Amino acid sequence: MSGLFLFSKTMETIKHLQENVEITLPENGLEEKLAHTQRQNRKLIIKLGFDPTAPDLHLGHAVVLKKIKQFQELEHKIVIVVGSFTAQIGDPTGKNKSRKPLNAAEVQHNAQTYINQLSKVIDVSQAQIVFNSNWLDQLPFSAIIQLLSKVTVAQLLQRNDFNKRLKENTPIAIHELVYPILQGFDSVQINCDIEMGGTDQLFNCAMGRHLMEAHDLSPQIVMCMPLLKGLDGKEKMSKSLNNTIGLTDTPNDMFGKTMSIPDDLILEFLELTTDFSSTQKKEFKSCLEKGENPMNLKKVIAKNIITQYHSAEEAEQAESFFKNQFQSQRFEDKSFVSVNISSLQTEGETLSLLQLCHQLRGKVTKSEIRRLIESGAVRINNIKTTDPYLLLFPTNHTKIQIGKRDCYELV
RNA sequence: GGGGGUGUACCAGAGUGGCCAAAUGGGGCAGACUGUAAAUCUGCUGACGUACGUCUUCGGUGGUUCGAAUCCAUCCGCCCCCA
Repeated sequence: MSGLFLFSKTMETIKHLQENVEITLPENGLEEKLAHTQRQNRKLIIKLGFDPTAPDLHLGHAVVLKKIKQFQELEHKIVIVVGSFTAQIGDPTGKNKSRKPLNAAEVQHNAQTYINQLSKVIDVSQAQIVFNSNWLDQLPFSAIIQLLSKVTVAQLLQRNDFNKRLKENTPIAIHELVYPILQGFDSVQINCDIEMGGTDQLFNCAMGRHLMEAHDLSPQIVMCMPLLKGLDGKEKMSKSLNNTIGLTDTPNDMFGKTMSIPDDLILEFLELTTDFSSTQKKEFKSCLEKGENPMNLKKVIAKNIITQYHSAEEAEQAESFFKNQFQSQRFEDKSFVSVNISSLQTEGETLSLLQLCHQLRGKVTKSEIRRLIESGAVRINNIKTTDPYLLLFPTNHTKIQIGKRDCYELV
């Protein structure tokens, strides 16, 4: 009786852990690993690797992290591998131009910011953090050759990315080919049970399996989470595509960005970025099918996201800010950033609209500002003004709106 | 080692002596319409200058020329073929 109960409990756990996972390699691997480690009376060791190159985490990363968190809640052990070695070589993925290699201090610094951000989702204090330069730096060339001998060119060319580039005659540097092998070698060093990543990591993770077997270790399970699409609804969320919601974005930004996703993306966001229960998710879905305005579900999602990374209170505030700033037609509802008149550089008493906007916006060229004004993006006290050279006497309570977002009030 | 090709703005891709700050498409920005959605329409998309204009830009450098993305020399990157 109790055996049956335990069994169904285990099945439930597995189902929960498999939720939203796009690829598991091998398919029933998780079940077997769990049974295996239970027999050994130990917890799973789960590897999560990252390169400390661009230290800004976004909701796309969080998809994997949230899954890691589920494992952590069951007290499995997380090992975070900082690719300190690989980062110093440079990131080989895609067509990124040769990134300048990072020095040790930069790697350290990036790793730290990364880890700080990880702690927004997972419990870093319960995770083990290791740097792969610890072992890769030590590797004598003979050992490297030996490692390389375990992988064939044909195996490497199976990777879509390489295959495609080969066909298209775009260059592939040798170190790029070696990269997956190094990543796989990390798994050998850690002897992990599972490696976790986005589906774009499938090949590299599979390489880990291969190399572990070649080193007489039990190969890791590979679990790949789907890649979250970015705000454009087309490409994957990625900092270089400038379509991300960052984990450290302000509540207002998170809200606005979420509202701007295309409707097609709502279900994906509901599934991958929120922490609603699956029952709640189903309810929301059926509301949508019944003809609920998608906008409302977006608001729910936005608030849920903000609650996760900030607080419920700030989520509410962000919503009312959004309503006033963007949904309300009334100029007075918008919130204006106060700008001290004395901080403005004037020519005598006056300055042109161009100069004023340039000073308010900052870090933008004057040509850009001129275009904005001429294209009708600027309002003074709610009056659209398209003459960049309109002379202004800056006076108290003058309100300037530039584009949809930026509103200023002179004080 | 030999032969051929190629390198243009965020990306793709025209341009092969002046009319080129460089066609076209994508992307991006702004406006109209909206739900900061989609679709659609319009404008903009090197910098500085209120026009006329000036300056920087077509892999790097140096030349020819009144004038060069365009011609020449040289160097660099990449690709292909042969060895």
